[in-house]
Amino acid sequence: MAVERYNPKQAEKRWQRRWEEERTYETDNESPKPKYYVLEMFPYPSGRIHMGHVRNYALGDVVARYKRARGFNVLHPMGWDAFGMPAENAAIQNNIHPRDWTYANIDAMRKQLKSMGLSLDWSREFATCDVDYYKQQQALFLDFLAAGLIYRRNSKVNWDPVDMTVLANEQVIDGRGWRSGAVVEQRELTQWFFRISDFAEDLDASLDTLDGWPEKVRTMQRNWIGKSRGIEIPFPLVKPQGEIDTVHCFSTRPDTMHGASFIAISPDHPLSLELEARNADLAAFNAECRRIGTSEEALEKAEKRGFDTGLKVRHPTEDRDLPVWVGNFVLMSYGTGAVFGCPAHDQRDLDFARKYDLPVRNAFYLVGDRTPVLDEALVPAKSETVVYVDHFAGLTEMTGQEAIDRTIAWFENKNLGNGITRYRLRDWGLSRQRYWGAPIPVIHCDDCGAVPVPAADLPVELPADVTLGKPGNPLDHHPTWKHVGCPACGKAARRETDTMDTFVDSSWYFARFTAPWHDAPTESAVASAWLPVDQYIGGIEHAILHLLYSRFFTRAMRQTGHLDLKEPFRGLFTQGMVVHETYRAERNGKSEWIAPADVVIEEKEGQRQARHVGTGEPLLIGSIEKMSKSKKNVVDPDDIIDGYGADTARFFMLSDSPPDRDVIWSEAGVEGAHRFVQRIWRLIGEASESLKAAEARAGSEGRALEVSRASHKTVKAVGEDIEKLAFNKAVARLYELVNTLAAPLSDVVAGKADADLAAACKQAAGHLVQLFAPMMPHFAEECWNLLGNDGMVATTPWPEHDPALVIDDQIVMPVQINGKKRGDLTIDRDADQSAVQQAVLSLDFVQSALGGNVPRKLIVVPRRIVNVVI
RNA sequence: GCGGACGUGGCGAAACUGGUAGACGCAAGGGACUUAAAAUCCCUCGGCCGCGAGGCUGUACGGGUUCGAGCCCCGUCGUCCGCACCA
Repeated sequence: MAVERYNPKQAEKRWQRRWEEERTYETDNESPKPKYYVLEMFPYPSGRIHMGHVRNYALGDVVARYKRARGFNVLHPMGWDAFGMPAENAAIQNNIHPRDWTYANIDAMRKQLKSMGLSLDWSREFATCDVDYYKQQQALFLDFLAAGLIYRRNSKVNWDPVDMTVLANEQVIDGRGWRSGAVVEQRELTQWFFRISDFAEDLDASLDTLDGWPEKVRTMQRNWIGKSRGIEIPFPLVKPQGEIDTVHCFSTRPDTMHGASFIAISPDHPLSLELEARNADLAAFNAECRRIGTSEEALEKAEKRGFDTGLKVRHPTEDRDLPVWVGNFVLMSYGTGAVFGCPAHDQRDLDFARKYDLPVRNAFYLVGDRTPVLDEALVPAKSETVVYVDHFAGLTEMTGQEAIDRTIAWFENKNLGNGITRYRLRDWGLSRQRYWGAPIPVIHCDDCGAVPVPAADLPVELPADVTLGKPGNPLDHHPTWKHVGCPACGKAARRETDTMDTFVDSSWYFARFTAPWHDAPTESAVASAWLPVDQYIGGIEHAILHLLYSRFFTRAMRQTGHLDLKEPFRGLFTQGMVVHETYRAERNGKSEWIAPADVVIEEKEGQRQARHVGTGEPLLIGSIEKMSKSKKNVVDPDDIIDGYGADTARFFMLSDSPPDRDVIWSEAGVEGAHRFVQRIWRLIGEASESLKAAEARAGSEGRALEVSRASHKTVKAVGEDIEKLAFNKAVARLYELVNTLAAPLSDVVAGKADADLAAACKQAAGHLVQLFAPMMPHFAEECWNLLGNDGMVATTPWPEHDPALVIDDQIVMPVQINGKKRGDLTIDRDADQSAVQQAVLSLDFVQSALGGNVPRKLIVVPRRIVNVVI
């Protein structure tokens, strides 16, 4: 009987409608089942989903569906990270309101996501630009402010001259704005800050508990927090000329004190500022340093420049003085803004010393090698044993680390300095001079200062009418919005016109999903029961900022009673990118990118050649790169879903490449996935009538038993693979099972199978459908129906494997002679050592290899391998 | 410079805890069916030698440990990622 080809278009629509009608994926907070929270990083509503989204949500949906089938109460929500600059840019370019642009994009993308058939609870959907969401965020702000977790101060800020906004340190990459790429300038502004640095120790220490995170991400966070143990040592000025009489230096290597030959302070160090007022040359030097600042070119040149102040400080342990220099390489933002220079054991200090002719003194030598430092600083690992020159803190022959510990203790003992732990992590500036963000709920009064908006007056809503495109802050330009009475004294006052960094929005959305209808940021008990997110899935690009901010927010929300836990994400998975070949045409002497949709690939004698589909011109096949508009190597998910169906697209995304690696999108690969779908459809379709008549049970002997063994083994293995997110392996096992089932199924169709084999095939076919259901949910429902089942696979419990069927009675053991495989031994699984040995020695090829002799050794690894050593 | 990950066929990749290297897929080649094409099915597919059975060799490179190494140890080379005037 011929079976028509599977038509995903109709089937997928039909099942999506049914799931929606039956609210199959809506989650009940009251369910007694154990909870499981799966979350993919929510998208920015740019207008269309791209293949990266398809991969992200396909991965998460497998987990969600699998856990649901395993009996968990699964929370799998979706929302929109909807504030941000692209909406303002679009507004300026297309003369459309940011709100309208954003919500239209959300509508379009929601429709696309729905066409993927994801098992999402859409009833919990929200966008961060919804008034209700940012109202709750403002409530959080007020609570954080009251708890002292937010403060306001003047600060030098990173100013992006293109986007005309302030950037957090984390948003400055190589001296440029993370979004605009413009060289960042320094400006002085009054800004709101989160006290994230107060949590530095806990954020660092707690990384050790996150064993469900990739080591790589933990390392990146650890580096970012930048904990370092050191000491702060005061160096008294020999002849103070102003108010400052001591320079405090931070050092992680106080054991090298004997090698100190100068002090270097930052141009912005208080002492430098004091001197600058009286010394025009220094003022000029400092101005030059500030001008170059942290821009990329300055970092590249990295030329050490210094200015001798003429001042001297007293060495704390020796009878000598050290000159005080201002150095362009000393950062005010790290440590104390002052360091002692030890040229012998620091390459940067050595370069500086050589340039300005300062002494180079070894504080230690390598064991048995007293060559003094010349052009290369001596910087052995802290674990290496070295010989110290000066024995001031009891330093002799010991490791660097030992010496550091001793020195710190010694300084503390003598009251000459304090051991101190420093972090690179700075407080998080959250003020942005933008319109499309959550307004900061504060009112500035000339008499009362910065007054929080009373909770009852929330939300502070964005005005609908706004003029964008003028430099500066749009809310500040607004004719009326900012003018309000002071909540404290009633006098005329002004609203804060800055809005919050959009990273704030994404720092707690995962908590909001647990009760998005609640008239408070969270329903604390509910949120604490759902959290942490059991499996969070997203791109590695968020390894530092978003995840660190969310970890901070969870702590801050705990402190303010909104949650009761520390770590928001128990399991984290960072997926790889979707990449694609690039194509180029030479036109009028210029090279132009060509979209994959316009390319035909031909293969001739192993050579791949590309042609333009319209003009026929030959094209260059370029490198494989992340899909991007500029290189035109994007494939539109809509086209794929339209052509092959969502299931095929999802299945391809899960096949072949491990999910944490980049996946190369290829037409051939998608077609392969599609062929597999059609093959299953044919096999099940042809056999469906016979299978319906059969009973579903495991076979007891012969081929039926083999079929059952194969299917039960696959059930076990696929479950384990999904638990480990090794979807590519799970897919391979499904292929294997289908390959195994093909012949028995066609025998069933041909009437050549007995009742036992038919029963085993029926059960195996059912297993197969259930196993791929999390990956290809619509197709699975169709097949499930075809097999004569009434309910939906989506609500059917995961199959249990029979332990007896995953173990073979007979096993095949490879037999090696001197470590090289020479044959196999088929033997009872439970055969004991001596039985195996006997069987091995009686094998023909073993006997002929032995030539009548006794083996020197006979190694039997139970159930694995035999090695005969001659 | 510091930190991390990785290196397996033509390609994407498997290989449990040191135990048959290359499962599974893609591409390719050959064949069947067909008036033809599509679709489908069958066979081959790391390299070298051999008619064949089979043998040798092979997981970036050089050593080592082991009955046995893709996996462990030492060294070298290469690729990718993160951080970086961090004291």
